[in-house]
Amino acid sequence: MGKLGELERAVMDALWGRDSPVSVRAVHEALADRGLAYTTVMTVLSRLADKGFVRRERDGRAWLYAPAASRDQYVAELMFEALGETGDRDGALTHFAQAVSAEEADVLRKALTRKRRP
Amino acid sequence: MGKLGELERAVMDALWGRDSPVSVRAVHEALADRGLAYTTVMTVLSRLADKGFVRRERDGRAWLYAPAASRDQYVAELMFEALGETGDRDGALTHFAQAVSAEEADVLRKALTRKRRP
DNA sequence: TCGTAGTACTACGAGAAGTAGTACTACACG
DNA sequence: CGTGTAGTACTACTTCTCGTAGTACTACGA
Repeated sequence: MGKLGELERAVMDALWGRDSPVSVRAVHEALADRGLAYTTVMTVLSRLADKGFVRRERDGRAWLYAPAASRDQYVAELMFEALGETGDRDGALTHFAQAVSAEEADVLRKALTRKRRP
Repeated sequence: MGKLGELERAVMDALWGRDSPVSVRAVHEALADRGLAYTTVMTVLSRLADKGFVRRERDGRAWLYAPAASRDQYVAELMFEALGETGDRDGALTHFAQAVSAEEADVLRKALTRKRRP
């Protein structure tokens, strides 16, 4: 999995905000405040498809785009990539765990508990 | 905090491998297998300093470089950046916790436990 | 005083990402 | 049945970052 640029992320956000595949036009409208050309959005979506971030299916002559992974999956993926940058994963994990907020620590604890007792 | 390129990461690794500030020359030698020009290493270290990844102090006419943060801190930072990409941090954290290996889950649990009882 | 280690500054090429134009296609409607 | 239009595919330009390195200047030590 690669990195996303700023606009690419915005486009992914637009996709993650919907629960069904959307047209280029829909994304273009979702990003209307940026004043982008329609073709710009199309290009970005194409590139995202090339990189495997989105899947697309035909709808007549148009394409409909949907995220290939959930936002959670994507973020977790990024976190694992970060972890992969060190030889000492345990050290980094420990550091991370110590640094999260109390609330987030609770979230982590709960998830970890559920994990052990399925 | 930004991202690091491949060589930049290698240089950081060289720095993290030492516990005291090192000269350009030392880094250059540590990366000898790459056959880089001395000035290349210098440039990279300069850029890392600009980006705030390393600190430097004078040693006569030479500079000595040291990491601005530990590798653990850096990785944890990256993980937080990843988390920052979503509105639903809890969801991402949960997803992450479910996805780590059993061993790493233990590491996390322990760190989280220590966290509550300082 | 002169060689050398070291720095500062500059530069260039490649690749990614932002941005968009142009040319082609196929469907709907008159 | 012809034509406008939505939509696509292809191409292109620009900016930025990173890898890479050369050149010119400086200061210390022998």
